[in-house]
Amino acid sequence: MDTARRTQTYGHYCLMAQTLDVLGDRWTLLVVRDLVHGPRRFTDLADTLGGITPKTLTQRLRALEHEGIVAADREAGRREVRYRLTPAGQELVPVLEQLARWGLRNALRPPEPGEPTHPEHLLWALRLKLEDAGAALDPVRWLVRVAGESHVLGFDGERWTLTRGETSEPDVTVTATRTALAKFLTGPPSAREAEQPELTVTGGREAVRTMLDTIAVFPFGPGRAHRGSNVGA
Amino acid sequence: MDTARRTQTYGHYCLMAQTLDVLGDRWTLLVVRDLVHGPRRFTDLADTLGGITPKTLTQRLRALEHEGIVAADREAGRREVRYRLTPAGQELVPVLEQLARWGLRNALRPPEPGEPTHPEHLLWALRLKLEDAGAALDPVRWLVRVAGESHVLGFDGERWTLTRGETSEPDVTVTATRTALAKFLTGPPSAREAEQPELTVTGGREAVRTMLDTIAVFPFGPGRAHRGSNVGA
DNA sequence: CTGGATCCATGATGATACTG
DNA sequence: CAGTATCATCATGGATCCAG
Repeated sequence: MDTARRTQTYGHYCLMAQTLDVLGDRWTLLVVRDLVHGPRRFTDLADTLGGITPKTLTQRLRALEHEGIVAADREAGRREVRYRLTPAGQELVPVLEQLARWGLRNALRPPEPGEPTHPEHLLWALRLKLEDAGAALDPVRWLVRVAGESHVLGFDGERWTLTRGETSEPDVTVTATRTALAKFLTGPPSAREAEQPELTVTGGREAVRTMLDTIAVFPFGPGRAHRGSNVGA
Repeated sequence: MDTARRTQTYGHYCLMAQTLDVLGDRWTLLVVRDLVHGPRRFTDLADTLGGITPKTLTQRLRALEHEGIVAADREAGRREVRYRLTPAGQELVPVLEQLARWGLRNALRPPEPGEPTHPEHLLWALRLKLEDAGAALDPVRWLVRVAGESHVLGFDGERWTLTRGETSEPDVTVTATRTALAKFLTGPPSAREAEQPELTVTGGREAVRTMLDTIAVFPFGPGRAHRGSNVGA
């Protein structure tokens, strides 16, 4: 059974249609998105993708492999399969960012009560918003520890970066449960001043103040203007 | 019947998932794409979208209206309905361009024998490629007349633009059938030198030479490097 | 336990015809 | 022209099962 084939094509000779033939299937861009931060195993993906069924995930991964967007590292003797982005896959990052940028301004809504979240997704959105808002300050590193993972959100003097893992001597450390972090980041910025039950913030008073002020633009604060189109209407 | 509702949502609190909840359904971005060049009627859209069924097109348009991306102008006493992009819809242009830019380098394939094309789609891709390739020269206006429509592809000294309609005193005028234009633009640049059966190019020898040299980057010529991501891997 | 495959249910889309 | 109605098909969701 040719499980590596895409399901449908638009069948037009049209750049956008061809692009969406490759990227437009349900779940496809979310799979890419979760591979942006580094290699992932099948079950890791199934976890952060939430409701995807194994069948669909298999199908998307095979299609993405076939398109040269994803590569699977199958080490002999090991049952783990690590999926990662190829260079062509990495080139999708600006596409995801442009989509997310539009979404920040036009599609973002508050979370439903029991709606599942994943720290990595929240922090990725936060990073983009900081970038988009033109937030600039002295270089900083903020360490976020949650659900057994840790992430570092940092500014290097020019750009904001998000990396998995630890860092020595972070300016601020946030330790929280998933739920608490979600509440913290998706709630109104003013509520972040108060003590949170399952969330602790450590670091110098000055550094904490800076962080809270800086992330106050998330999620609904002002961004910078964007270059318009030059296609006539 | 709530035809304005989206069909499914990912049900995650995740920026990308929410964005794709709005934009990710099949046909949705192609509808937006065909509205980028200006208002269109239902049947115009059905035409350039090729295989879409009226039911699906209605559903997409209702959903896009509901999301504030498309507005419908229904003038009293007139049966025509003109769909156009709202400001939020216009903001999707950079998204489409980023997708197409990726597609130019990673998803573009030669046309299948009888695969339908539409001049506007070809010219849109050509414009993007010229922009992407950094093609620069003195300001020009190239008029393309095909299938009862006309389009002007121009360079204003800084950016490339594509507009519908005529222009006075174009530097070059290309008149062709749909098929001939598709063959001309999707074939190898070298083949554009020869006489084409159903395609005529008029204009000064110098100006024609410049056009042919400039569009030689389409579709597979070199582009400029793109800014990388700053998300750690 | 990971990395799937299989079976069935459902809902989205495709094809075609028809109407205010 | 701008859809609606009806039926067919196929992709996806949901659950379970299985091999290494």
